[in-house]
Amino acid sequence: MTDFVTGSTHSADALPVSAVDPLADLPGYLLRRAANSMMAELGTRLNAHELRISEATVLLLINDRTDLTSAEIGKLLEIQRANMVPLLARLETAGLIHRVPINRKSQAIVLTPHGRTRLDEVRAVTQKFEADLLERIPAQHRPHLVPALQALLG
Amino acid sequence: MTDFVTGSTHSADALPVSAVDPLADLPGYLLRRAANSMMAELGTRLNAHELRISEATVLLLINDRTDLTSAEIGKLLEIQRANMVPLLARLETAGLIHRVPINRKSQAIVLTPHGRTRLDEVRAVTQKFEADLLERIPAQHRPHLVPALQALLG
DNA sequence: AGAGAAAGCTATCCATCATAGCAATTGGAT
DNA sequence: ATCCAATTGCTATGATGGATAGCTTTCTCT
Repeated sequence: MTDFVTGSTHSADALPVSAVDPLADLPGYLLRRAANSMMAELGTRLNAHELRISEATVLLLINDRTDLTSAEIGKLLEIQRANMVPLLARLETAGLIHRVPINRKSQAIVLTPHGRTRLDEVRAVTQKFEADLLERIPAQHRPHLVPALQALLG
Repeated sequence: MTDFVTGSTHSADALPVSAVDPLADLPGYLLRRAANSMMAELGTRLNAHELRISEATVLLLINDRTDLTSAEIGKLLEIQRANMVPLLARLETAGLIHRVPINRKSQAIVLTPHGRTRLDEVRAVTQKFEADLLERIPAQHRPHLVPALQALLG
């Protein structure tokens, strides 16, 4: 598994990764490339709905909940508190979320009716995306991807 | 509720993903999270050798080759031509690569002796990293990860 | 009541990635 | 042999994501 024999010096036109790139066997490298590629694709699809991936993710996370604060969302999605600010500001400006005071310190982030409608769009996009993604993986490997990735996050 | 209220920004213990996060079943989402997590780890390890991931990747790609141009490396690693400039500049300043004219337009990027030495370090780091990564994946899923990721890049 | 933690925010900074444009050179087709 | 399109390497510039430090207000715990 640690033998990358390349030797092939093709005129680099298109990029049949595994064919030319001696790094194409390294799981870490593959992980990055695959994630980049997939996220670019998802980003493009969500762009058609004027949403960034992070924004769509927040909508999906909130869903029906009316108890999530900015800090909690950040913890769940691994987004710094400071970086939640512009993110939520955009969603609020777009009228997708609003803030409901919990006490004088905290506020719950809740979907507006419009936000809920848009969430349905997001759901359609992401479900299609996930389905397309899985479809690209040969059937015998498919059921192993999610558990493997989950193990990496533990 | 909320048991993990650690003040730490992003420590190890963070989140039992699948427990709380309703997104934890989505392959695309997992892919991004896993890649981010892994790349952060690799970045830290390479940092100890004063290299970025992209720089280390370039070293690994060049290896023995003496025919690769900046544009070709960029194509293989999916890095824009424009972004290769500062990357190679750093490697050159660090004395790890040098440029060998091919003609009046193109130049081959070649490792210096020092660059080759550093590449050995990089290889040690990445092999350890890849091994650690694979080890975290349960044995029955392990052999499926690389083929699955490769399929995503096709 | 007081101390410490947490929430929300501002202000920066850094790294990655993308785009446009430019001058020089190359290579292919006529 | 010449001309034109493509390529190379580069500059300059944004957009984005992510990280840190610090501040004020408020909550919570003892």
